[in-house]
Amino acid sequence: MLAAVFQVRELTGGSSAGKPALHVLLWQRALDPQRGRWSLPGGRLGADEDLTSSVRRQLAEKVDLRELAHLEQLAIFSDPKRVPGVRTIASTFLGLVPSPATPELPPDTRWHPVSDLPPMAFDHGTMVEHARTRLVAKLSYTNIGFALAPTEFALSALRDIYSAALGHHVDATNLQRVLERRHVITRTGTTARSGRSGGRPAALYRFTESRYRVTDEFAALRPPG
Amino acid sequence: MLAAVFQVRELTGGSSAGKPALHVLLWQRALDPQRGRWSLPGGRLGADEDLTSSVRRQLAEKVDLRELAHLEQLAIFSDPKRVPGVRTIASTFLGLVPSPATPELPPDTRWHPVSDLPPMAFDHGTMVEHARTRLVAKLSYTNIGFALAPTEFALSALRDIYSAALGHHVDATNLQRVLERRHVITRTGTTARSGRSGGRPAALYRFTESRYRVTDEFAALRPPG
DNA sequence: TCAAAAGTGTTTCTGCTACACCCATGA
DNA sequence: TCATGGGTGTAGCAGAAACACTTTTGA
Repeated sequence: MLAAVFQVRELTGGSSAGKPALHVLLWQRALDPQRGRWSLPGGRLGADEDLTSSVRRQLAEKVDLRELAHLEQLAIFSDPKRVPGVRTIASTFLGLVPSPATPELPPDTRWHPVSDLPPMAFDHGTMVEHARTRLVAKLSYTNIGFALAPTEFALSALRDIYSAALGHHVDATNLQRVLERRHVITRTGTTARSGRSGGRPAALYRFTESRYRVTDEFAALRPPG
Repeated sequence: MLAAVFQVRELTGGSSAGKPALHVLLWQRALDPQRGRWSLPGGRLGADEDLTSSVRRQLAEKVDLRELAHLEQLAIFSDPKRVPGVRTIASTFLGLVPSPATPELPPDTRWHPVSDLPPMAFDHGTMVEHARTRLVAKLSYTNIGFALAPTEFALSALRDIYSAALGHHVDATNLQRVLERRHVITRTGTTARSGRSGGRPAALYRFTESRYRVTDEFAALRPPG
């Protein structure tokens, strides 16, 4: 069992000027085979648990991650030769961590931007791609954004999160109308302070429901052009 | 490993007057537990095969089915108590058989209309629902129809297939335009004979490609109303 | 010449994008 | 009063559904 855990966060490396980007949690292999390459976190299924409970347990124990707001099954990778040695089947998962939470991580694990992955172990690069594709699709037709966003947020902040996850520009104006029409987000009534450089204060929103739900089977958030 | 294999076929039971309906291939349990209930066909993974090859092999060996035009992974069912006795994890699949093919079946297996399932063993009823949901979704945004249709067909026949699989009325006129715009179907140039009761002969079409492909990420075949 | 089935033309609806314009705040 | 960022109004587009109308056949 392997999990691709995503979070939208500021790009690491000092200048926090840039927009936030989608990151994935990876763990660096200390031993051969493929020492030094980066892997998805995971582990083995216990005798008395189902798959999702097991993944939650692995992530809590091994990388001390407890803030998962969403977890779902992806594909099974079953090629007999996918890893050397004894035959291993990998069942993969998509996990999402809300934006402001910054869990403590062990020293050998790190958040990597999905647009710039390090050398990946085995078929884990493909797995990250699969997970990202699934996330992009579900942002369109479900309320899954709740699992990436803070509990309260300005629309521009939500726009940045969607934009990072989808990988293309998103118009805050239209995002608001799309999500309000489907009753996915609700105004809290309060407003944020305006920043140091002035500007109108932003109305705050929250997700109406923080349970995964298909909101519009046929909806689409299309890329510009 | 368990497979929900679908085919669009005439309703069994004499009067073939009715429209065709979506059927699923089931196998009746001869032994306890749950003797007499109906199961999805399947079996165990061999040491040197990946999951899809294994499912193909199982279906060929156990129910003599070789006409699968499409096969894909669905979810894993891993509840420790899903079946009594030793803990078993089920990996489920969606299989599709083209319409005119009518494979010979062993006596204990039978096609059942998905709208009227017999008493199902364990969690197999849920699995059929999952598979059907997946099929409905993919008919909208992929060319997966090729796996349910004959190689050549009139549009009204294709309409009946889509209608049976989607579970709602489909307009042949609009289906044509939707599928032609995406270059999913192509005119062969030939026409069918008109039926005994007259009527204009229908132009024949075929699927442009008989390999699974996402044709329009954001497409939708909506139910009427 | 009529019924049946196929195919075409056209209207309407809806969801979404794009973008111009107005509003509220800090310095 | 001006720059900055938030919010509203509105035009336009594209995919799809609905449906009236025309075409081609058998009896």
